[in-house]
Amino acid sequence: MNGENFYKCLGNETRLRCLLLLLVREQICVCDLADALEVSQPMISRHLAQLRACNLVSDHRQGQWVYYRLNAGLQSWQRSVLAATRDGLGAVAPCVEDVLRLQAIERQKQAGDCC
Amino acid sequence: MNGENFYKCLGNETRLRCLLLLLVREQICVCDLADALEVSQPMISRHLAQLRACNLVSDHRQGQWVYYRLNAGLQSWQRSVLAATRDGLGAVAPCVEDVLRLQAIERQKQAGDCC
DNA sequence: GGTGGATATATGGTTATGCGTATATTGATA
DNA sequence: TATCAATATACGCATAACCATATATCCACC
Repeated sequence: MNGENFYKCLGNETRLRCLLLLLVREQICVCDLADALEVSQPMISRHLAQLRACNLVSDHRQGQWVYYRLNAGLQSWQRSVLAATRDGLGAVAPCVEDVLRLQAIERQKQAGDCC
Repeated sequence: MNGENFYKCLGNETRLRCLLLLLVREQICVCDLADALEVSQPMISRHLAQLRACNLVSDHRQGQWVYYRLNAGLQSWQRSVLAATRDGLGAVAPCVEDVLRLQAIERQKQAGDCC
């Protein structure tokens, strides 16, 4: 993985927000990502495919859901870049809203489970 | 400056190599950058213009040469990203070659001065 | 095996990016 | 002011990126 492709991945708002969310949560399923970022299902899927092709994320199926997480094999300098980005952008829109929506989605799911 | 545009700038090999060279040298003039990266003058100029438009670099004229340097007002997280990139990529091609060519160019200039 | 929810991919059109070539601009100097 | 070296920009083209829509796949469950 060269730097150019790595940064091409980060150079799109949807993908960047996606990665920043994955810094906050161990793993997130596709539908939650789509809802949290407020983008369509095909759109998030396509961007996730690109992140996967560049080895930035890995996926695994669990029932009918596919969960994505940051690739465990990320190079350390790449992790540093993501961490620095979170430090710089994590506290501003739209990242804050993304996390809030994700939390709301998770709460909603938990509530659904017990009824 | 949002993250997306920042990373769009880094997502091009010429611009990325340019920035990494500017981490090594305080300032570099356009012709030295073009020679060190082995790209044409219009090409380096266009990419420098983009980096300038995104406030990643600043320029100042000195005689007939225009020198570029990293923008002193870069946000700290952006500097961290560049430093991490240098740590990760600085020791591999084409970055090593870029620095070697730059050093050769500088030597050549010095030699020219004294004759 | 059929159905439905979750996810992935294919298709087509629009916009953005990148590049080579030609040309313009700028400042130093004769 | 004519000229030259350094730099910037304009233009045309090829390709890549992005998106919306439609469709396919995959799996759980009946």
